[in-house]
Amino acid sequence: MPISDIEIVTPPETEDAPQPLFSELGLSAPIQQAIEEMGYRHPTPIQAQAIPYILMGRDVLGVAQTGTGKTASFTLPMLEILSGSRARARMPRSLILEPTRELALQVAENFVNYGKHLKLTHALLIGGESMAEQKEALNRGVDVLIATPGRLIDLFERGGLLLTQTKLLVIDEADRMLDMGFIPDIEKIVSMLSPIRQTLFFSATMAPEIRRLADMFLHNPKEITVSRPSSVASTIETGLVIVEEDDKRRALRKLLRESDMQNAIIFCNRKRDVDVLCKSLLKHGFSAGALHGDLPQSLRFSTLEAFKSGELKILVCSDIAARGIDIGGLSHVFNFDLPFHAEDYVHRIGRTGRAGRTGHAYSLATPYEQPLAEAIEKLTGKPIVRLEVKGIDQTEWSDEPRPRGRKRGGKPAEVRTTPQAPAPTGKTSAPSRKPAVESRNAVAPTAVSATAAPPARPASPPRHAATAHAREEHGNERPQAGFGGDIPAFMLLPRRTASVIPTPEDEIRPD
DNA sequence: AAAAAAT
Repeated sequence: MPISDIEIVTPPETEDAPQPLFSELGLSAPIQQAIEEMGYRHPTPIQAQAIPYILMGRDVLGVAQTGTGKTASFTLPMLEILSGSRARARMPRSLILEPTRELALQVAENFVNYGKHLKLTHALLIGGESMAEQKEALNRGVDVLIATPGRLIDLFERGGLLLTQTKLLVIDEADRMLDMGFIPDIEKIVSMLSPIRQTLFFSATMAPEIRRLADMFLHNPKEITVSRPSSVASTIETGLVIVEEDDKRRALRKLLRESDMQNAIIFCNRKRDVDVLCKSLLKHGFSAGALHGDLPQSLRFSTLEAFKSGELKILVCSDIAARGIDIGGLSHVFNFDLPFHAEDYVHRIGRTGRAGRTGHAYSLATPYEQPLAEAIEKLTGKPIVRLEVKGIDQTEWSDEPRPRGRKRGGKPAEVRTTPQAPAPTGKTSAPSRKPAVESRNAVAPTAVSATAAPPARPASPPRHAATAHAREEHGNERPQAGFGGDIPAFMLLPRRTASVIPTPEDEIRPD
């Protein structure tokens, strides 16, 4: 039996305060029963704090990110509030706005799960899917409308729905909506609603611009903060490999093979690179699927499901999945590229190291990306441990500008032709099974070395009270997750003796 | 500089 089947029990909370129970939050029997059937007894902090205020009819400003139980903190009391009466045709009683289709689907799932003993209806209004079905659902009358802004406005302008009876509004992931330029849409949508309503507003951060929006949309809100805006969980082990662009895929494969990866998300900065990397991994025999916004909706959904169910071990994706999407139990997160924004690093690697388990977050960087790495270290206040992967040429940070010429994802400087004879139809690209050179020899612990980068400068003073509070509460002074006693498997492998011959697969380029 | 979202 694999070791991973041993259940790791999270150490009990050391605080003296008794854990609250769902039964104390004022939710009715059918909802409590559904919660129980889902296997939950204790609400998370944001649920325990927000639910009573939402049930009182108060506006709520929640500063929280994924993994905190944020979604249920509004779906549960909404079910309670809505369970009293029935919906009328084309007049949804509540509206939830989400920045991405995946998140909208996730919230809808939540409603199905917790509302299974209630007779409430919902409709999902997202792009990329048949509008006819969505219109039909609206005509039958819905209690909960879950939407991405574009499709909602489109349907509204076609006269498919009225929002005058919508008395409960949820704006989820407001900071992301801002990043994505959705705020004018949101303002437009809010102006279509009755000013007499209850509004719940959630954001992972509380930047001044978000605060301004909250002031605009909310009336005397109860503010609840449970996030850790820029901290890296102490259960995440991080590492950084500096390689040239052309060595990235090889370095990644080595990391994938030699770490004890169970399931992993690999983030790329560009959609095109998601496709290329995914194809390359498949050619090398990995179980991988791609997810980004240019793929058809049906594929996006089925890939995500296949990954959640464990059918796919690796999900290669753009930042579409960096925030919000709640996929539990990931052993590894890889950054094939360092993210452009340091905050995205925190969001990305926050997919691992959940529930007290050790997670692994390894990043690849080219020599010219020192500024990105420094921005991340400055934001998190922690150095990222440097990893060296043997058998792959590695360099130091370079002061030179990135060499001009071929830009990844761009057009090659010169037309490349495949030197191999054209493959006849049929399977010629079976994954090349390389001899397991590594496992032949005795273990040499220094094959891969880790060196801590010089400590980052102290983090700049927090910009606002919420950040300061969260830092104080959760602390930057937590012990650094290092490698003591828990050295990743790939670090213990001996130096590869055979010279590494690049495989043809390494040369694949987008057509 | 890139990703997301309406067709």
